[in-house]
Amino acid sequence: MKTMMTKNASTPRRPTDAELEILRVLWDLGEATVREVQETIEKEKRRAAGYTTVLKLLQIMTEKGLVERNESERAHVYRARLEREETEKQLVGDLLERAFGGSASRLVLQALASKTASAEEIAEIREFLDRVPGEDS
Amino acid sequence: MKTMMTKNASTPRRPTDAELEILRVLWDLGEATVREVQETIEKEKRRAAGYTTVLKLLQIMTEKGLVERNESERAHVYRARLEREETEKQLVGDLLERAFGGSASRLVLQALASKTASAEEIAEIREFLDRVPGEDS
DNA sequence: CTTGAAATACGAAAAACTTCGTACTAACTT
DNA sequence: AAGTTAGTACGAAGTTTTTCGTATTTCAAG
Repeated sequence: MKTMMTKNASTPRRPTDAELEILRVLWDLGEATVREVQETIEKEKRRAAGYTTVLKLLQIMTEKGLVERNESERAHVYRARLEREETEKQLVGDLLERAFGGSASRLVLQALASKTASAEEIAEIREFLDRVPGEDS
Repeated sequence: MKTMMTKNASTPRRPTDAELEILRVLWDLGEATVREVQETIEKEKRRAAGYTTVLKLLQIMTEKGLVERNESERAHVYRARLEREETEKQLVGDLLERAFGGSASRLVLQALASKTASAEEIAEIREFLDRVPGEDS
């Protein structure tokens, strides 16, 4: 019998757009039912999202291990299984490789250019830079 | 007769993974034939890419206007029509919205965390920060 | 001219992602 | 108990993206 490899086990593919949208909501709310997720997305209206569509996505995401659910109540309650930070780091790292050939500074510069950062944001970044190890020195 | 909207004209969807891979190569090489693109990708081996697959992608990308081609030689020569910088900015902006809720600083911090930036890179970023307008002040 | 190597063109299958309708189920309400 | 409402399950269709096979074309030797 051949060992069956679940999609899951091998490479943890990066979450798809729809999945990320849902993860964002879950990270914000902490935990939520399908309806809460769906209504939140509607409200923020960056994307249409029918109820059963969100439901189905959450079911798929459960299988993939992206979220976990508590079935003790009638309306299941979902919660992200991935840390927000972890996922963000993964996404940035991925983009870094795919588009920037690994040059973090180029990515950072584009990030700052793509949206005028507020003064506070810039201050935050400066602070962080001072704290950063910096490889060799 | 209904006005037919080409996919193209409306929203310039972000390039797909495969398209980005090809664009990267073209940005690096300046211009290249199908074979050159294909061999380069093979060599860097981040992805399998059969010859006709690359060819087809380049044909599609030509239709979409992502690349242009010079047919004066037997082996057509392709060149990216998008500026690297422009595309990078778009990709970062997109990620910023989709994953970071628009917070540039969070994205930058993750970028710096996801890969230890070199001292030079950090210096570069500092310099840039000093030069940045900074919204209100 | 014929042949062979190296291209392009293109249809279409395969895979990945998204959306939704319909069936079913559990829990209230009257 | 029957009806109504709010859920979940899940198949399947719709889309987009990726991959590849096969047909055709072009060019340069022989």
